[in-house]
Order: sequence, then C-alpha cells, then structure tokens
Amino acid sequence: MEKIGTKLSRAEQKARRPQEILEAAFEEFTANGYAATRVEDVAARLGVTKGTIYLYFPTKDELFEAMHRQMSAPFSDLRASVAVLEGSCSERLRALVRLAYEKVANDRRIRELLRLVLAEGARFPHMVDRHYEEFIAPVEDAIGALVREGVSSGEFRRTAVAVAPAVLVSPVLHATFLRLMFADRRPFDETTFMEAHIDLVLNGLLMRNG
Amino acid sequence: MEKIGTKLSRAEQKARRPQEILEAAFEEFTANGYAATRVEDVAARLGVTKGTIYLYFPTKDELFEAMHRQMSAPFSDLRASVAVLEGSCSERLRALVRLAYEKVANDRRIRELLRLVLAEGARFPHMVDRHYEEFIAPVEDAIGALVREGVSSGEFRRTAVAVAPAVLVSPVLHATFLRLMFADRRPFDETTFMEAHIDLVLNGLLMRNG
DNA sequence: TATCACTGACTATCGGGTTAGTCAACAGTC
DNA sequence: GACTGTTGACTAACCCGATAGTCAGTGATA
Repeated sequence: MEKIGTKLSRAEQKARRPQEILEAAFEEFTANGYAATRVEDVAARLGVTKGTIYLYFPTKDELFEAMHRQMSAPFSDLRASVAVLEGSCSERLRALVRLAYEKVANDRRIRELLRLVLAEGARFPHMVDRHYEEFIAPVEDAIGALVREGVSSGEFRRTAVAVAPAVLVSPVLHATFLRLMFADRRPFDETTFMEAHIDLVLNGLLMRNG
Repeated sequence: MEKIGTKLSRAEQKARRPQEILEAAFEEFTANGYAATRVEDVAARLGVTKGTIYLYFPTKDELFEAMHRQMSAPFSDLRASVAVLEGSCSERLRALVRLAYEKVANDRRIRELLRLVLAEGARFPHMVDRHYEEFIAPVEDAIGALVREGVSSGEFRRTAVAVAPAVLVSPVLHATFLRLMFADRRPFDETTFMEAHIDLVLNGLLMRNG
C-alpha cells in the first residue's frame, strides 16, 4: 500500500502523470463525449492546468486516441479467460456467457468505452477498427469454434448459428446498452436477464418432442 | 408527386420551413453529434443562413429536441405493425423478428437515431426516456405477451425468457450496432444473421431428444 | 406600396493551443 | 548540514479562430 500524504519526488510524479492524465481523460470523455469535453476539464480533475496536459500530449485528438488505446487493454483479458474454459461445449458456452456479462455488461469502464466507440466512431474510424480486431473478432472466433465443435461432437444441432455465432452473445450487448441508457434511473435485473439468455440459447422457445 | 421547379408561394414556403429545418438538423446532428454540429451547417443544407433557423427555433438545444421528437414518429409505426400479426405464436414471432430487422436494423434513420440516443443520452435524459416509453416498452410488452400466450397454449416451453422477453430481439440491436460501427467498411450479411437468430430463438443449440 | 421572410454583419464568449516566467526539488560544494 | 546554482514540471496569461445568438436592413411577394 502506498503511504498516504507522502509527497512524491519529482521523478515519481512525472512517471505517473501520463497514467493520471489518461485516467482523467477517460472520465471526462466518457461523461461528455469528445467535442463537449474541454482539455481544461481533464486538467482540473488532476488539480493541474491545461498547459500540463500539453506537456504530455500534443493535441486533444492524440490525448483521446491514447486514452482509448490505454483503456482497451482489459479486453485482451476476456480473450485469455475464454481460452482456458473447460468442460462440455454447453458448459463452456454457459461459462463464456457468464464471463461476458461479468467482463462487459458489468464493467463500467468497458460499458463506457463501448458507448464511446459507437458515439465517436464516425470521427475516429481507427478506434472502431482496433475495437473490432482486438475484441469483437477474437470473441466471435472463439464462439464460432465452440459451436462447430459442439455440432461435430453431436452435442449441438446442425444449425445456422454456426455461420453467425455472434447471435449467441447479442443479449450481452443488449444488457450493456440498457445499462448505459438508464444508468440507475431504471432497475435492471441482470441475473434474470442472463438466465433467460442462457436458457434461450441452449433450449430455444419451442416445446421439445413437439 | 410535387411539381419540380415550381416556385412556392411565401405562405407555402413558410409552412414547410420547420419540417425542412428538422430534416436538415437530423442529417447534421446524426453525422456529427450535438456539440460538433454548427447551426450554420443546418442552414447551409437548405441554402439559407443561420438567422433563418433562429426565426423558427429559439436555441440550438430546442432545435435538437424538436428534431428528435419529429424523428421518433416512425417508431409508433412498428408498434402498429406488431399489433396486427396473425398465425401461430411461432409464426407471429418469426414475423415480428423479420419486421424488427426491416424497421430497425435496415432503416438508416432509425439506426442513426439510436446512435444519437446513446451518444447524447447523458445530456438529454428526456430523449432517452421518451425513447423508452414510445419504443422499447411497447415492443417488450408485445413480445412478452406473445411468449406468455405461447407458453399457456403449450406451443412454447415454460421458460425464463417469459420474464425477460427482450433477449428474443437482442440480435436485432446487435445487427443495428454492427451496421452503425462499420457502415459500408465491412460486409454484413443480414439475411444469414437473421436466419441464425430465428433458428436459435425457436430451437436453441442443444440436440433434441438428447 | 406594405409586408415580412430572410439576410449577413455584428457581439460575446468559449476553448484549443502557446509560451514567458516561476519555484520547488535536486546536486554539487564547503 | 547549510548554502547555492541549475533544472524542469508546472502555471497563468495570452492569442486567435470558431460559433451561439442578435438585429437593423433588404427585396421579393401579394
């Protein structure tokens, strides 16, 4: 644990600044969007002035992009978690869905980042593309592989889902956006939602043996 | 059809202006977001100047809100379409899903409006709430009623989906956001996606009689 | 010719980016 | 351990282009 109240040396402070600035930038940009965020607001969050920000980042634009790069890191975490799942295909699918709720819908930072990608995507196509390559594609691939494995082992039906595996996790996105839209203004029972999701995905709606 | 090139009377022109302005505002606000859109850009789209806009709307803020109110109208259309579906529950569900793709994922205006709601929601909570009341809630209610009917008629399994019917249409949202993110940069086969969606929702992944 | 929808030049303000200047932290000397 | 010169992270005041909102004037229409 860091000692509280200890004044940092100049070198220490300088080493921490970029981190701190990106952190503050994340809060401001996600709260207000790119255009409506002032560099001064980011600075104020740290108790420094605008000039300081410009010592570390050349423009507002580059600050934004650096922030997004920084904050995308947790995504690779999800990829790693998916890789080590064990059990039958349906067990692994269950676990993957649970993991997706935990790491995406439930993580405020990831939620806000997703909103940012969608909201500012038109102005920052790099961001959208990195987002796809680092996050969406690997997850889709993992799910696709899982479904194909289940089909060839006879555990899953031969189904059109194999060619569009993304539909399996759509409710996670749905939950994420509901939480983004309503924050705490409207209650959202995620457990119920997730159980419905898993049940639907495995069993479907139709009565069996009908 | 309106005659082309016919000059409108002053009264006609004046009567049309608010419509025209809202239309132009929609294009600009959805393309650039609220903060980055200049009132002058909206005016330029009509070949008029900024002053004209302010003859019809007192502030940029009110222009934005009026635009959103105006553009929300097509949503009620979807509600009406859902109400008149016929056939068995699964037939109606299929039809409803198809309709959702057609009216939401495939409609550029609705897509952009959705992005706007998400992007600017923090600054315009009225907008989010109206969006929920006019669109999300009625659709969720309709789906919920359909599922309950199917369950009690024995056509559908007694399932957790009944308490979170939104999961049934999540892939529509997913498709909408993919199209928003990648516009035309990445191909998206909606037919395949939709077929996978319907198959999943009705039958699930697991092998039957297993 | 009277009206009024529209113009376009104007003001006030805001915010990205710059830079001369400040002062606490450090290093070297005694 | 005190004294002193140097460094460099940070500040504060500034510049300037951009944009929300205003209003006296204009010219086509009825």
